[in-house]
Amino acid sequence: MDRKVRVRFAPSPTGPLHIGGVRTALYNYLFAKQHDGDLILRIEDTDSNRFVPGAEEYIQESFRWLGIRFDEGVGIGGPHGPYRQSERRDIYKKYVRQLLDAGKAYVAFDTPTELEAKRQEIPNFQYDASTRMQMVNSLTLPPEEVERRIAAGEKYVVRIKIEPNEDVHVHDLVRGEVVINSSIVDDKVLYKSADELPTYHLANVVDDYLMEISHVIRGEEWLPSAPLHVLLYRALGWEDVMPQFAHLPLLLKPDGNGKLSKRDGDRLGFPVFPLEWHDPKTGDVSSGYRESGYFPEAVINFLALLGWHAGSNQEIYSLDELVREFSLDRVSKSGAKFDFEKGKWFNHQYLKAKPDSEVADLFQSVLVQKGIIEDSERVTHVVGLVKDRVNFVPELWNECSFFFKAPTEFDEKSLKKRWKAESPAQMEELMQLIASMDDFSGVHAEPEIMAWIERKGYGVGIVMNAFRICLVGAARGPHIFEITDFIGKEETLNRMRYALEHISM
RNA sequence: GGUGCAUUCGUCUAGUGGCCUAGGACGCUGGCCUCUCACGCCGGAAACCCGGGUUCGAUUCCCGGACGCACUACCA
Repeated sequence: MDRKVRVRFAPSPTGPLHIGGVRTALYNYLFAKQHDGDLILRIEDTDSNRFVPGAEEYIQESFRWLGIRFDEGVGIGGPHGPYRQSERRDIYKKYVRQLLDAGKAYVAFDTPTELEAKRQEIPNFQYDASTRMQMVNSLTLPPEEVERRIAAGEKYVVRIKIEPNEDVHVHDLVRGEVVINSSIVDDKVLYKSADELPTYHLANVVDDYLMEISHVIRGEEWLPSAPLHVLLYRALGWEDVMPQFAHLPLLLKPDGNGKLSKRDGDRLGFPVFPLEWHDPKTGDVSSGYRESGYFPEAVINFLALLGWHAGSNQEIYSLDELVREFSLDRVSKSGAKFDFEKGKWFNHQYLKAKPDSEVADLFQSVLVQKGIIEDSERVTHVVGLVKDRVNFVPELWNECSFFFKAPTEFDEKSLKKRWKAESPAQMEELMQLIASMDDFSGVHAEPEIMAWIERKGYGVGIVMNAFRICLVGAARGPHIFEITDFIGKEETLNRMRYALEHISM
């Protein structure tokens, strides 16, 4: 069947967008773009009890940050709206009516308490062909009684009537053929009169049909209900335009097993959300990738490879490359544990690849916080010297603070290892030499100082390390003449003087 | 409990019956580079869940088991 590829990402606004959801959206995006198709953003808010204010805005901002663009949906518009399920009540009612009239569904009056009691009483109770004739519904009640109860305003639900003992085939693009016997699927609730809203299953099928969705790409947690959805398409007479299914493997916790959850992030100290989230009810703050210093490209790259692999040895992919290379049949079938360390490595790769000036612009805000004012050319130069050593922009400060700020303390370990008995005298001598120099630029100072060391017969390592400790405060950092060149003669002498006064042997 | 899905180094994975002495990456680790610390480069340790089949030959195919996960709501 040749039809336009149309896929959707359909989150429920019950909180911040989970990183697993981001991956699902990403795969949908890649698949859509690869086939010149459309990606639709639909908000599944059919559970009025679980609505969380701000969640919808959060979702949209997350995708904006990540660079995943939708073609249609909430916040964008399009010809198949509204895209918020709570605004589609009347549409669903029509199909509930159709199902009822065709005898594919029925009205049930059993209250939640009664059902709970039933489940207590019967070990593996399931509302299905084997039990429905013992329940309170339009199959067991006379029609007038059903009418009377509805007219009286009694709360009811509409359940699908599943015909037992039939093998339902779900063709899954990542798993192949999955067969489930209809006897184990229960008469799921499709609609509740209490809020006049359908449940997920009905809303989902109706919307996918009406929005002309060609492929349903979603998490593996939906696999068990896929047969129900197939049966629903059949009951509504839409089987010929039923979308193809692809159930994605789950993202698992880094330690132990189980689905990755918000708590894992808090517990293990890494973000599980794209953006920082402030819970409006509890006031809790959960960290986000953006605020932790991640580049959106790195997050995308990292996520893409968690459950998908092109088969080559390539690991760094731009979004465009992913669009070209992605394919559902190379999605793995088993869950992937979330490896935060690898995520850092991806960010490192992107940071290294970025132009120094771009990283410097980002780093400027950190400098401002530290009270440092420097022009961008000088900052760019320093960034170029140290950016290979960190994973995140904010970490840059630890690697280059001494370019901007003189050390006030001296690292003990470095002192113990690199500050020798002769160091104070050598530094005094070096100060005199430096003071006498007219041209202190790196290119000039370096050969002159090296020549002096040789002339005196001093150890290069001994002099240079002591010099480094004076300037940096520790035995680390880039080439020493890059530092002297940057801070200049006066500052170099000041730091040496300070060091000689404060380092006690 | 029931149903379904899965199972290669610690982790992400390559592998579709002989090319596997099982490849790559993260992490860990040894060395080189070097005034230091990093980066980088070169090396190392590290895996086919178990038992039956099928086959001349199974990591790869089939069956069983084990372990894991998901689902089992008037939630999505």
